[in-house]
Amino acid sequence: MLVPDKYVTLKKRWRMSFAALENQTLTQQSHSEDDGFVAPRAPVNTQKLPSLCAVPAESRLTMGPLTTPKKGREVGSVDPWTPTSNLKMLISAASPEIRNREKELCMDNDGQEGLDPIQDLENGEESEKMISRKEKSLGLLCHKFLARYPDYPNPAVNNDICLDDVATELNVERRRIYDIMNVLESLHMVSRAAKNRYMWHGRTKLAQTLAILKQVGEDHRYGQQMQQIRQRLLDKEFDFDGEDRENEVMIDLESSELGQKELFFVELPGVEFKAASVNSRKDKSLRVMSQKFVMLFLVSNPRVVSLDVAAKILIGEDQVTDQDKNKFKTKVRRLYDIANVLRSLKLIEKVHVTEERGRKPAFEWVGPEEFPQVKDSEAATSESPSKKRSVLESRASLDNCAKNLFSSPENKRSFTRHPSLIKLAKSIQDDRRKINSAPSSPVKSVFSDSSNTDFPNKMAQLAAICKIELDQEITTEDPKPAAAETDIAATMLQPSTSTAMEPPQPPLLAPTQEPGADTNVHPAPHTPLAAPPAGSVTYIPAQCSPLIPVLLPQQRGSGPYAVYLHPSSLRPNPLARPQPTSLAVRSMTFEDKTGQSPTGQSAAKSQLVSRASDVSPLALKRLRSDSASEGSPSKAKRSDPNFKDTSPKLCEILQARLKARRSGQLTNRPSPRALHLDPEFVNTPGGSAAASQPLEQSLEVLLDKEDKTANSDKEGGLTPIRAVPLTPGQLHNETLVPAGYLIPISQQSLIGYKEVQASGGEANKASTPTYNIYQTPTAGSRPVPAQEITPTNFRFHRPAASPHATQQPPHLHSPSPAILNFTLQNLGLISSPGSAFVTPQTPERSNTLPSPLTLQQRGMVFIKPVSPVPVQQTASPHSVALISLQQPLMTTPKGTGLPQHSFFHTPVPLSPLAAVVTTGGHPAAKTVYIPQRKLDVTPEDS
DNA sequence: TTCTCCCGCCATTCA
DNA sequence: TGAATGGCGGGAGAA
Repeated sequence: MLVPDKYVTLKKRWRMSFAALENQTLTQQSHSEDDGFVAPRAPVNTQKLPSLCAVPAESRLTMGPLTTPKKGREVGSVDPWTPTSNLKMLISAASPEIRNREKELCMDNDGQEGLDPIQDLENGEESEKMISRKEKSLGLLCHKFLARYPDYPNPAVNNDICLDDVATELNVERRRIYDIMNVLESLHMVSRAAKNRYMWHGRTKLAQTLAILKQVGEDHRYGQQMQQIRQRLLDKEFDFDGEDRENEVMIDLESSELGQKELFFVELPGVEFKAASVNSRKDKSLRVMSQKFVMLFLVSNPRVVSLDVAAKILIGEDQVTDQDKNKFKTKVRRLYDIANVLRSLKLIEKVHVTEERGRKPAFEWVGPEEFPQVKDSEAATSESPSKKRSVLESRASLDNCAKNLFSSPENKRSFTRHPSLIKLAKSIQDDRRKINSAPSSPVKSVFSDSSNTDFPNKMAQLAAICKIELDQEITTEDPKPAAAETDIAATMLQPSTSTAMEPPQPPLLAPTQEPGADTNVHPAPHTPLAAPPAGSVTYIPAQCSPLIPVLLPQQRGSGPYAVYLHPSSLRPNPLARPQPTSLAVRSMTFEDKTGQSPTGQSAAKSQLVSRASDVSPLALKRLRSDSASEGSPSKAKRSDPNFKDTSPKLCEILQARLKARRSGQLTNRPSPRALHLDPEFVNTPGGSAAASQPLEQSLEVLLDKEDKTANSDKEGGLTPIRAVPLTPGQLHNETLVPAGYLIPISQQSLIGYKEVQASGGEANKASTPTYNIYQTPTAGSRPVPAQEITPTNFRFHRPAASPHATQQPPHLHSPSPAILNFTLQNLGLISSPGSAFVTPQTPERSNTLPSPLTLQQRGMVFIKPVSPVPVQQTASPHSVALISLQQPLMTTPKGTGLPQHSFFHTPVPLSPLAAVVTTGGHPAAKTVYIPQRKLDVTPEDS
């Protein structure tokens, strides 16, 4: 048999050889078929035919030029000969759009050729060639596809889409249609009705979907992740080999973590996949990727996302190995596919981010900046089943369970969670818990069969508690009881992770997004998002560690959505290192290194071994010392119940920072924040996960503040993480926790924490909360979008931050903290409930965040101020300030003084990175690495 | 050379 | 078992 490749090549050759014939026939057919189009073309074709026939001669004549120039029309001359080109011609003839394009292209390319039939022929040929590829592009296909359906279809009308018909009409392979459908599906513009059939929803659900995606993205702290990745990339660029390796490792860890978390698909009630196959199908990857990709835009302030960053985030698991590289390439390919469709939807535009190292392909969000408040809708979910509800599905058992639980009945239509379902889910969870009591099961999810084992009692207790509290809250608070219930159910379902979400507090939502930070987030939109989720509950993947499953209260607006963690995402093994996000890791490592308080490192190492423990020990130490020493806000925060809520990671981080600060090693850790991703945490997560993040952020912020105060110089900010010399080992160890993410805390770690905390009273509290942290951050307590995190945001916020902080804290707290505390207390994890979350988060941020000016001075460079930002910002005065600042910043790469860091992170939200990177005034030491990156975003022309 | 991304093989899942 | 899906990566066009 022929080898595939060979086979293909043979096919091509064959095509080529018979191209002429085909062309002729095709052209004829096309004429007959497409009169309208054909008519115009007909002549051309006819002419072409001759030309084609003649081609040989011509080709011979022109061959040289034709071949060489291939690209342009010239090529067309060449192509004509090829069968494929002819086919293309025909196809193009079939579609007016294509023709137009071709014509345009021809016209543009060569006025010459555009002239007459002959020219047309040439043009056509050229265009064909030119077009050939372009015409076949997914973007164009999607364009054509979209042209077939109204943006807002009449529900009453039959909006079925037959793939076969579409494929036939568009003259494309079904395979291509699948690609398009998958992306559209991810946006809920279509839903699979049955085999070969989809339902067209158009943009009717787009806003909701985007709102939910944004929320989910925030919850998942994609903003932070992006920042981290950017930083890493930067670091790598600058770092020496050894460092690079370390970074890579870091990245890997992070990515893995991210990936784990990432795996999920957000469904809307009405859009759920009906086809079991689809649901069950492991793939969905394209859909999931698409959603994630969109999330990245929605979460980042400068709504620009570079492919590499997106790819890395999407490749959670990847590691730097060669395989990873391959994966990366593959992901990039997919991203192009997705991007093409999104471009056709006019949601994004291609741009280039100019960095020191050159241009990087990126995409800028040009879609709606503001979204309907999902919250309402969510509430509606309770109200109307149809309302959105996002369900995260994990491929693993979780998915199945989820599906079964939620989707099975009506899923497709609406997942509205019925109490019955919730109960069912609860009961199931309980059963599983019992069954799973075995420790083996990794966190995964309640759903996941075995995974739950770790959680057993605690989980159950937590779940129960959460439920109760949630129920109460819901009953009292939420207008959207259903959502709450669903959330609860979800939480229940997921033993480990789920934490009860309190109904989003409207105020929270609005505030959630930090003014500045949220540049991305539009207050209005955000609010909806943030707030909406009254009941939304996010399941945190227990994966991390068997730790504690936490229910994340997601306030974010969009209605409650269930997130199904993929088993994969979840750490199968508790043993496996926690999936600390890279952020956490770095921060940890940095601290260690930098601040590395002596103890820290060693301890960290040891801790490393024990995932959770890793962080915890350090944290504990720090906490101890800190708690004792610091009465500083950080402590207070810690003491804060909220703080408790914050995940142990946060505590750890905070502690580490505190230690670092204290140690004065600020220098060491150039900027803990940077390391910690503080900005990110603060910013990004806040936005999305607001609640959880906020806590962490706040804590971090406090620490940062302290650090700043202490180190005012270095930190100044945000020395880039790089600055801090990290030892690989440390990093790994610290992988601890990604800041906002769910950090599965190993019980051990917890214990350690507890102990530590015990020593350091407050600290302990904080530590225990670690899990809680998750919740808070993501969900929402603070809606603050990741963007917020962005340096810019911080900056901006800071000034205003305090206010926000005030606002936010409540938000954050409001939702889950109490529950968390309660649960924690019950569990014994938390010493006292009293400690409040660090309301200060915002304040912290404010503190931490350098003033915008400072940032500018630092030379932060922002990518183009994206329109969105302004809008978002509009919401809060802060935001406004941010805007103004940002843009300037963006324009100026500035850095005034600092080496800039341009965080080309472009994609990333403004500046969190920048902030970090910007060493502020302290470019000094560590910052050195940071090359200034220009964030120039050049609109792509395409 | 790198960026894009089309193409279609082939594994998986469904009916 | 065949059809439906869609992951995946080679490789070619475009820049």
